[in-house]
Amino acid sequence: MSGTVRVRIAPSPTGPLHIGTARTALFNALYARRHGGTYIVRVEDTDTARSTTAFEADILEGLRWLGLEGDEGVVVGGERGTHGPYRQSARTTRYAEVARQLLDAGKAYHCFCTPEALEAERAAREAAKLPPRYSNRCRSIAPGEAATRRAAGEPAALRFRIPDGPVVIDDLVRGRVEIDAATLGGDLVILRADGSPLYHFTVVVDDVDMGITHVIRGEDHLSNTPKHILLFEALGAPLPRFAHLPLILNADRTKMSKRKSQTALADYRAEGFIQEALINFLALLGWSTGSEDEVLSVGELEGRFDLDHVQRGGAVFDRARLEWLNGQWIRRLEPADLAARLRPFYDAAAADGRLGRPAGDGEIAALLPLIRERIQLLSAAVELTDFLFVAAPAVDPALLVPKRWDAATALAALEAARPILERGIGEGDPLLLEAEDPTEAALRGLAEERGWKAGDLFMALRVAVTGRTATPPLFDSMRLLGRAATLARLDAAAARLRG
RNA sequence: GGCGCGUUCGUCUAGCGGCCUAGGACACUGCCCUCUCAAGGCAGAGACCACGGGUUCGAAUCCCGUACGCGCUACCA
Repeated sequence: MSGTVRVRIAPSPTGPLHIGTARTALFNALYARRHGGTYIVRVEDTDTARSTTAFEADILEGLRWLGLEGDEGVVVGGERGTHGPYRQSARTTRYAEVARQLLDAGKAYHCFCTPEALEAERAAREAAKLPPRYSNRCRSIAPGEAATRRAAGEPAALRFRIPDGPVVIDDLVRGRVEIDAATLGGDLVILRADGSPLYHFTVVVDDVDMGITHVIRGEDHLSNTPKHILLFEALGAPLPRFAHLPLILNADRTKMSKRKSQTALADYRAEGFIQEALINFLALLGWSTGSEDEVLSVGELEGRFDLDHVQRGGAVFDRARLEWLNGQWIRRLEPADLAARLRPFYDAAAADGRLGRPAGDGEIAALLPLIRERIQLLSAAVELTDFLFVAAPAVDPALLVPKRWDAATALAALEAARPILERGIGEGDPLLLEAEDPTEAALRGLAEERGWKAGDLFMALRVAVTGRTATPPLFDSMRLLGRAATLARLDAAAARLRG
């Protein structure tokens, strides 16, 4: 039996939670849960210029919303676990300590090259059509001399000595990948001249300290993995297993980017995508169960997840498919749950004026059955039912007259229907969904009597009452609206037809 | 430029030598249901499995090459 699985997701708070980060987090969490392991959230904020606490909060909050809060690591409001600190900005002394070990062991050295000198070197190589690569020229500076220059105050970065030879990655997704260390670009800077540590170094130190057993991340890191492997070896640490996931792609098949796609998780949430659908969708982006099942809960995903079925080619983010899944999951929610998730959308609409007044809890509960089957996004519920919460809907007179009719017919229809509705629609009637409806029957009788298509009559009434041609079922809508409002809208529409 | 990875319907994918004249899902089209819109049901169109060579009695599945695409190539992460 191998040791307990420990995996991690290491977001960098230089932007809001990215859909790709969420997917990587999910795969790590699924892997950990499947194997009874531990899933860790580590914040990689060594780039102090671009990292912000606001982004960190967005990321942690987003992960929590997805149900992907770490078992260990940084969580909303703090940290948990015994391998911390889990924020790289709090680990600088540790990095300095490990860097010192490398220096003392002769595996790292001070580099006095100035940024300008490095830039010139790079330009020269490019002009000569050679791949960019550091010359390793400071390797030859004797340790004593380096110490003297350092003591004199000359700034120096610390470079890790890249050994010669091939590096083999035994990837759980891609198999054996061999890369020659000579193509890695020369000795690697691990500490900037100001002493701050760089990414490739911190990841490895952290993965070692945190006992990471499996590194599951995007394919964009595959080319950098040899650097990490060499660092693990230099530190005398056991190698974790690596698994590189296919990239999530823009429609043009380039790596998904903010520029070409909607990448912020929070934006999807704000649109009314729900957590269950996002999880389901993301899990199936680059992985499959090997079966034909498509709608899967996180529990089912946990039970089935494995790295064997991870796809190797990149996967285009298909929003239409996400929307379909969202509709599937909305329909699977318990009514009370759906109502609670709808609440903020109605509140927001009331606040910004899209609705004339706030929606009551009872009202949302009542309209649930009308919209449940009709929305793919939570936000769409508001548009479908806004007629219930406005004083008077804006009615386009042209829509009031069904195609086969003229204005006079429409007016006659509204007038004839009025007494039937006045009798049939009460204030606060319960819905009649699926049941035998005497009001509907009466109106059908009226239509037959006058030689109208019932559908035309209903459409005229629909537009008069809601202002729209696509709405939830007409009679249930009118009952929810109530008798007074229904009749008032009928009268208003009739007045427009007369005028 | 160098190095690496990848390539099955528009998209997500099943497939791990014969069950494939390639299956499912989304999207699309039509029909049914129906007061509109949905949801649901049924049907259809859609992939010569990137291309070219091998290996094999037999290849989408194994090997080699080519093309194309993507990623990486910082004192960013």
